[in-house]
Amino acid sequence: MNETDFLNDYDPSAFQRPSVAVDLVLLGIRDNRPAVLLVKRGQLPHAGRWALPGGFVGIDESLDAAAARVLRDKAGMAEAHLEQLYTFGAVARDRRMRIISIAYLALLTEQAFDAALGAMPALLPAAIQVPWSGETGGPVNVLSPENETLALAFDHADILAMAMLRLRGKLDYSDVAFALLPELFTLRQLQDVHEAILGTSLNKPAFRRRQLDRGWLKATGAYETGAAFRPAELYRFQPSTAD
Amino acid sequence: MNETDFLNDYDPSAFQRPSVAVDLVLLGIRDNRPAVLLVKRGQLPHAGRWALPGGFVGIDESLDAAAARVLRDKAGMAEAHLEQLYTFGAVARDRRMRIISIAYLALLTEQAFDAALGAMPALLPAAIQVPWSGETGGPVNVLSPENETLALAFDHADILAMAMLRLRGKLDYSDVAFALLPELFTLRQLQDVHEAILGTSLNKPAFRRRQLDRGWLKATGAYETGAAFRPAELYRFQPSTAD
DNA sequence: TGACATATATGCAAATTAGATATATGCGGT
DNA sequence: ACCGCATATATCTAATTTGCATATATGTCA
Repeated sequence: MNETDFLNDYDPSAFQRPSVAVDLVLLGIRDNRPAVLLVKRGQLPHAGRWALPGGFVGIDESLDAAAARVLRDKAGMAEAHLEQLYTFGAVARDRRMRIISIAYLALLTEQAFDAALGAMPALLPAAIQVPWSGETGGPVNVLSPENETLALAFDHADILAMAMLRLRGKLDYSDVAFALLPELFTLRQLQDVHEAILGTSLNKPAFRRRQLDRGWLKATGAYETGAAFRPAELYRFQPSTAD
Repeated sequence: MNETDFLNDYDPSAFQRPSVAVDLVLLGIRDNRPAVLLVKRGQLPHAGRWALPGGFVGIDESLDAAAARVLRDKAGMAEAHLEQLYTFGAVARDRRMRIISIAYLALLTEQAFDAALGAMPALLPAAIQVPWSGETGGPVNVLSPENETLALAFDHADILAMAMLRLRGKLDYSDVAFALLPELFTLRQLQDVHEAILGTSLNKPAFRRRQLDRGWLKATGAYETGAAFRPAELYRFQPSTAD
């Protein structure tokens, strides 16, 4: 078959088509650890296992729109930082039928994370433990609130592992950290988010300087309240130029 | 609908499914500039425009396997660095029907690039000109051998733009540059590849130090031949530990 | 044999980063 | 009112990295 006419000669309606779904990694920081929201599968396959919330992509719906819909319907959330992660398409990833899944990463503030839990009580907040350092990559562990290791359904452990890898990789050159923080935050909170994602502790003065020099932070002049010690100044994320 | 049973309650056969394809960005370096291999569309839509080679994903074929098959059939290539880039799923990206495309980035050595041209004469080698600096991102220009700007079919210009952005981003923390070089290469060749992708010139001693300190380069003791000046030592890429 | 073009090595200043230390500040207890 | 506490913020120095210039080495070709 000649390449030039490939798409035209090919009649896709004559072939079986796979189903296409989106799966969401709803990620937030709880108790200074990364955490993910899971749903429990009631039926086979993988009955009783925990899974990432997902849904099929409508024929007249873009991938981003499908992800936003799942975010709305499954987490009761109007808005969140949502970015495409990777597409998983192993033939046997779902035993029932061929399903290709476009994984999305949704970043939730602690407030949004808790709100989702309140709106959808079936969601389970699970802590993520990353056993590798730096950007080595590899499997991660998912822990229930009772600190038991959870086995995820399908290839969702792979999806979650890739989400953590991506998050670490993007952390210091992109604005993802701010998607995990409320509108006003202290430099300590920002550092806590970085440390939770990286799994390391960072040098405080160096971190402050780097962040302030970046030009993304705008001091508000307001200060946190309620602390039993000197209150820190509140900052706001302000994208540099045209973003 | 309860999330827990979503996948089970949902009968995908009752719904229209999109077609799923892979599109390949066959990328190499020619004359110290990034270049891509394109195919000409013969029929509507976008008749006469240049497109990325692609093909539909078989129902029993993984995404990676589909990409490898297209690489084989359309570029006559047994092997190349192949990595998933991004999935494009706008509803109207193909006017005939809903097609979701998983874009792959294939990195070719200059030798492999030329071999593909020889095996598949319909392929056009087009130079890529990146008008933005650093990792700003944005559209890129595609130039024919006669230096005319080419309009790509569908959203393939977006795919190519994302390929260049990804390549620049990965260049200095991953091993992608080596996928564009033959097995034995000089430090100057390595620097040329970096400069072609980044669109900037780099400081030579600093570049050498950084590359040698990384620990990925293994000196062979052999030297290039045929140059009218002092020959440079040939190096080999050697992944550090377990890769 | 010597000019040439490039590889390779070395040296130093500038910039960045890590780490330690000093000072500031609001709160709570006395 | 005052002092200790825990943390924020500022400052300083050493170590590391990077940029750039310069010196030396080496094969080809006239």
